This record gives sequence, structure tokens and C-alpha cells, in this order.
Amino acid sequence: MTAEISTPRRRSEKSRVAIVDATRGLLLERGFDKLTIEAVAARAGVGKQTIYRWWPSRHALVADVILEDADRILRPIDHTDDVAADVCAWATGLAKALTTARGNAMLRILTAAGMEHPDTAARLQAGFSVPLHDTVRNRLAASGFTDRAVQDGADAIVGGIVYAILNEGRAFESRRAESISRAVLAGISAR
Amino acid sequence: MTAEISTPRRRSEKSRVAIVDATRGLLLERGFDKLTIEAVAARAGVGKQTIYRWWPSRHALVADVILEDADRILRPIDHTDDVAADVCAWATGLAKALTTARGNAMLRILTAAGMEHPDTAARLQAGFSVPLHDTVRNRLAASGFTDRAVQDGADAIVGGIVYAILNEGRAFESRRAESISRAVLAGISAR
Amino acid sequence: MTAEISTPRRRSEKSRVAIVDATRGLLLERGFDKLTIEAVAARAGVGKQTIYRWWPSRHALVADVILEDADRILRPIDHTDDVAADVCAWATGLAKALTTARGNAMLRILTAAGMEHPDTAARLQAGFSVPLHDTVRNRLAASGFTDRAVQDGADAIVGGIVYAILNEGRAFESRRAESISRAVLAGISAR
Amino acid sequence: MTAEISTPRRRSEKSRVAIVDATRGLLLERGFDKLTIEAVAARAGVGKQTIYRWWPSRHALVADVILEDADRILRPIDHTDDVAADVCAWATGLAKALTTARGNAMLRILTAAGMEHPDTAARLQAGFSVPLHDTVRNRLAASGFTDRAVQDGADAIVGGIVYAILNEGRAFESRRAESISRAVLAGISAR
DNA sequence: TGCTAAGCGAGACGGTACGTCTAGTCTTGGT
DNA sequence: ACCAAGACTAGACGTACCGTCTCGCTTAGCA
Repeated sequence: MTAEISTPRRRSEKSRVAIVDATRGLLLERGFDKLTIEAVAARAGVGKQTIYRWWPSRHALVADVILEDADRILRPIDHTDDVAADVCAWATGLAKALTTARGNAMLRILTAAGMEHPDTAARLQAGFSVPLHDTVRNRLAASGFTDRAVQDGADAIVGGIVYAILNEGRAFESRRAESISRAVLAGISAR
Repeated sequence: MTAEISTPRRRSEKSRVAIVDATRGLLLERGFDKLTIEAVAARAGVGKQTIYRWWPSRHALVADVILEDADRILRPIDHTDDVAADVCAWATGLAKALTTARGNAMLRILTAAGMEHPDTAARLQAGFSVPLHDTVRNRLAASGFTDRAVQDGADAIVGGIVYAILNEGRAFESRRAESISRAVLAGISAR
Repeated sequence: MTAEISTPRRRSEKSRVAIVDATRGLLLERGFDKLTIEAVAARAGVGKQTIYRWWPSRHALVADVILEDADRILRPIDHTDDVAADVCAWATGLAKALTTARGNAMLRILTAAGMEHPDTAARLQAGFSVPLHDTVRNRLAASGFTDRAVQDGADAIVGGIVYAILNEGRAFESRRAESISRAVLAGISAR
Repeated sequence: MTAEISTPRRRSEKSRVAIVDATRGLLLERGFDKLTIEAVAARAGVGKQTIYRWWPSRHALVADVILEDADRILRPIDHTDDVAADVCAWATGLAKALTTARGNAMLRILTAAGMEHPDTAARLQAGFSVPLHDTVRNRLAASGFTDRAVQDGADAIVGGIVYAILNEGRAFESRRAESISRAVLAGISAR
């Protein structure tokens, strides 16, 4: 039961890659709202129909491209004896990745794309926000925190960092991520 | 010391109000990305030029409208003896306001509008995110927390709540806001 | 040696005809200066861009439409033994055609369109004024008049009739065309 | 018998002159169809309303300006013993005036303005075409031609020259005016 | 090896909205 | 009272893209 049964049509991989690359390029150069299908088609050297054949909308295309690159930001967390150290290191890494020119652009694009289209929002959440949250949840759960502590900790750490970067952009200093993490960890440990 | 010295041009207040009202209505009905200037002009019974005369862009118009309504969400915080109670009550209120049909729409619109246009982003931040943050900061500062604790607390509480609502929408249960707040407060108190 | 090699682009003949028909109709109903591209597009059931794709301007579109109908006015001249009779009959026919509701409208539209746009003026001249003039020239030349007589005759007869109709409109009585023609013919014969 | 009886309202002569001058200037610089009331008001240093107060439309304003300058083209005809010489001299003068940069511009403006607006057309005819025609008519009538000869002669001479210049512009050589005139005069004399 | 159907580039199509321009009207102060 | 200034509603301008629709051309499997 191979995965490719659902795609028996022969599809030009060359075109697919050209479209995805063109989209990524234009997204970074112009941003999400100034991305046009016509520009993607032109840069990819592809007919518009080839895009519409495989993606239902601009949002879906952007989501694919963003999610293909999500592992630049979605990093695993260490599981040493020291939860605090593990979480702080991970949080700092996250903050660094999101204050990179490219990482910040991705975050903004992701947010903008998700804001306009429920389906896309769901896919982006499933591929980005949920994994981010789960990474922290799992680490905290592994250290024996209560469910509620795990949930609150993940909410406060991820939200605290990401929302601040969403507001402050690249000016966010990544050591604040550690500071926030420590504060939250102290809080959930204290209970 | 008259206030109107800076506005010597005669501008129709009737038109201004009609435009703002029409924008608000269409924003709530259709969302930010489906808001068109032509629809606003038509509903307001106004020529398009009258909109372009006073607002440089759709984003700026939306920002004005959102900020005019921001006080539905921006509530003051109590200053009793009990910081935790004050903050939790405020946080719960914020979460309730943001999970209201209208409040949630506002949050999404605000986020979408800010994502596309730096100037608008700055205005919306100054009129929404910053006040939100400052409300918590001031309350914490008033209770004698260190600067760092104040900063981390505000980041984690506001970010924890708002980012979660941004992701989960109206499904966010407002008592989670209290839970998050208590966890964070415990953390910054413990130091 | 196929004929269609010169038209490799696929263009909708249906749209072209709809546009030309709509233009003709609106031109006759409202006149040249009140013709709008939007109205043409609406009546033709066509996007504006489809007009702009094939015609550079309103003037060019009008010129096409007028020239497509020019043969209602541009009639050949007889070549019998009697020049005077041939020319007079033709002149009377011209005057009748130009004092028709439709012919007069065409003349005014043609004049107005040519007055505003040099390229259009050149096309309309080549397709209307020049053929008109040449019809008379050729007839006169065939009767052995000198070059100068041919030129003066054509100028005076065509100009005499058309300019008068331009000024007097449908009130111009077509028998004046014969009178003018006879006078001019007498003049160029006398030399 | 003062001229101003018909204008009892006090009207700023300064404004009137500024408007007329601005109109004339813009007409010569940009042509009739690119003349806007806003540009006239701006150049004249006048509010738009001041123009609309005194002229019902752009066409009427242009007509006033053109007619004020009509005497640059409308010249009297000599009444010596030699009709042919008188008419030819006048015709040549007319052709010269109409192939002047300014004269030709005026002719085109006059034609364009008259083509769009019946009232304006009537005024321009009364102030330009009719006087032109009448000048020739009177001269011919004074030499004892029959009514019909007078009419045909005026039609053929004026129409022959003006229509040719309308088509050929400044390329029209003024000696053709003499040639045409002589041909027509010969024709009406021969009868 | 040649046939046939898909995918493909190209780009025309009917549309919507853009942001600008001008028309002609209305209002406010200044002279 | 008339004027300049300029805001107002209205609506056309010409452009940019949308998403859909052919058109021939290539190209991969199958027969």
C-alpha cells in the first residue's frame, strides 16, 4: 500500500519544483499579499493552469511552500536531566530562527496566510503551531509535570516568544526567550 | 488653546462617519481581505475619492476603524492587594473579549492588517499590543516585581493568551487564561 | 501558401463582432464624445481588457467601426460618355448618403474622431476622404482633364458638398450637390 | 448705446479675462479634447465655480474664446473691378491664415467643438462659417452673378479650401486656393 | 513503433477592483 | 454679492490579476 496510489497521473516534477521555487522566491522578495499567481507562473516558466491544476488557491500553494521549509524552525528538544536547560536552549534556538531575516519572513507569511483562509489556517496550524506546542508539551510531560502544568507551560512559553516576535519583529533579542522560559518553568514547578 | 488649529481644512464629518461605519460593517461581514474600497464607498454613499483623500490605503482605513473600537478589548486592570486575583480577572476578561464573535473578528483583522503594511503594523501595535502589554506591566510593577519579572510576566501572560486564541479561535476557553496567568505569576513570584 | 499563417494568435471572432456592433450602436445612439469603453464592454458582454487588448484607444476602435461601414457612403462613379452626368449623379448620391440620419451621424463621428488623434485622422482620411477624392479624380482624369483641373475639380466638388453638409447637417438639399458639381465642371472644362 | 447694458451684474472683468486667456493658452498647447475646466481654473487663478457661473459648458467657453479670435481669419474681401483677382487674393489669404500653426489649431478646435454640441455648433457657424461664406457671396453678388452662381461659387470655393485644409493640415499649399478659386469662378462665369 | 491521451506553455476570455482623474455641485470664509 | 478654494458624489479611465477556457505541442505508456 504505497503512498503514491493516489497520484497515478503523470505530473511534471520539473514544473512542480519550478513553481515551488518561484513561489518561495517571490514570497521572500515581495511578501504574501503581493504574491500573484501570474508572477509565479511567469517566473516558473509555467502556464497558470499548471498551478491551478495542482493547487486550489494561492493560500494552499503558499502553505505547501511554507510547510516544506518548516523544519528550518521546527527543531527537536533535548531530553537531558535538566528540563530547564533543555527548554531554554530550545526556546533560544526558536527565537534565533524566528529573528533570522528568512525565519521572520516565514512567520509573517504563515500568519498572514492563515488569517484569510480557514483550511489553510488549519494546515498551517497542524504543520507549525501544533508541532511547536507539542515539542514543549512532550518535554514537559516527560519530566512529570501535571497535565495542566504541561499545557500552561507550553502556552506561556510558545505564546510568549512567538507573539512577542510577531509584534517586535527582528528586534526581539533571543535571550528574552530564555528569560521567559525560566520564569514559566519556575511557575509550573512551584505548584 | 483651541484643538482645531491643526485642522483648518473643512472636512465633512458626515462622510467620515459614514465611511468608518461602512468599513466596520463590511469588515465584520466579510473579513479584512475581502474588504474593498468600492464596497465601502458604495455602502457609505460616498465617492471613492473621498476615502482616498483622507486615508492613504485600505490598511490605514482599517487601522483607524479597529483602533476606534479597541477599547472594547483594552480594559483597565484592578489594583487591589491581590495581584494574582487582579491579573487573573483581567486575563479572563481579555480572553472573553477575544472569543466574542466580534472581538475575535477584530483580533484577526488587526493581525491580518498589521501583517501586510509596516506603518499600519506600527499604529496597530501602538494602539493595541503595547497598551495590552503595558496594562500587565504596570500592574506587576506596582506590586514590586523586578523589571525582568515584569517584562517576562507580561510577555508570557499576554502572549500565552493572545497567541493561543489566534490559533484556536473562539474554541479557547477563557478559564485557560486564568490558569496560564497563575502559572506565570507563580514563576515570577518564586524568584 | 495558406492564408492564415499571418494570424497565429487565436482571437475570438465572436467578441470582436460583439464589440464592433456595440460600438456602432452606442455611436449612433449617443455620439462619439459620449461613447465610453465601459459602455461598449457592458453592451458587448465583454471584459474591458478584451477591448484594450486589440484596440489601443477609443479613437482606434471608432475608426475601425466607421471604416467597416464606409462603403455605405463610398460609392463608385459611372464612366459613361457624359462626365457631367456621371459626376452629378455621383455627387447627388453622396449628398443623399450624407444627409441620411445614419450617414450624417457617421460623417460627424468621423470628423470628431479624426480631430483628436493624428493616427486615427490618418486612417480615416486614407479610408474615407482620400477614396472620396480619388473617385472624382479618376473620373475626371479619364475624361482627359489636365492634372490641375482634375485636382481643382475634385477639391471643389468634394469639399463643396462635404463641408456644406458638415455645417448645415441634414438640411442640405441634395440637388445643391448637382448644382455645385455642374458649376465646377463648367469651370474646369472652360480652360 | 453702451455695450454693457446686457451685463448688469457686476462681474469681475479681471477673472473673465484670466479665464479666457488661460483657455486660449491651454487650447493651443494641448488641443480641445485635452482641455479641462480644472486646468483652466488653476491657470487663471480662479475657482471652478467662477467658470461654471458664467459659461454653461466647456464647449461654450471654447466657442467664446475662438470667436473672440475669429477676426484673425475672417478678413474682408476687396471690391475692385477684377472679381477674380479679389476672390483669389482673399482665398489665398484665407488659406495662409488657416495653415498658420495657430490658425490651423483654431480650425481644428472649432471643428471639434462644433462636432459635439449643437448649440456651440450653431454659434460657431454663425460666427465663423457663415461670415466666411457670406464674404464670398457678397463679393460675387456685387459682380452680378445669379443667385445660384453666387451660392455654388461660395460653396465650392470655401468648401474646397477649408475641407482640404481640414484633411491635409498645414501641408496645404496656399496657391491651391487660387487654383480652386479660378476654376470655380470660370465655371460660374461660363453660364 | 506508432497511437493516444494526459500534461504542458501560452495566452485570450469575462470579470472585479484598483487608484487616478475630471465633471459639475455645494459650502465656507475672505474682501 | 462675488470670489478662491476646495470638499463633495459620481463615474470613466486604463491597469493588474483573478480563475476559466481553449489551442497546439510534447511526451509517456500501451498496443
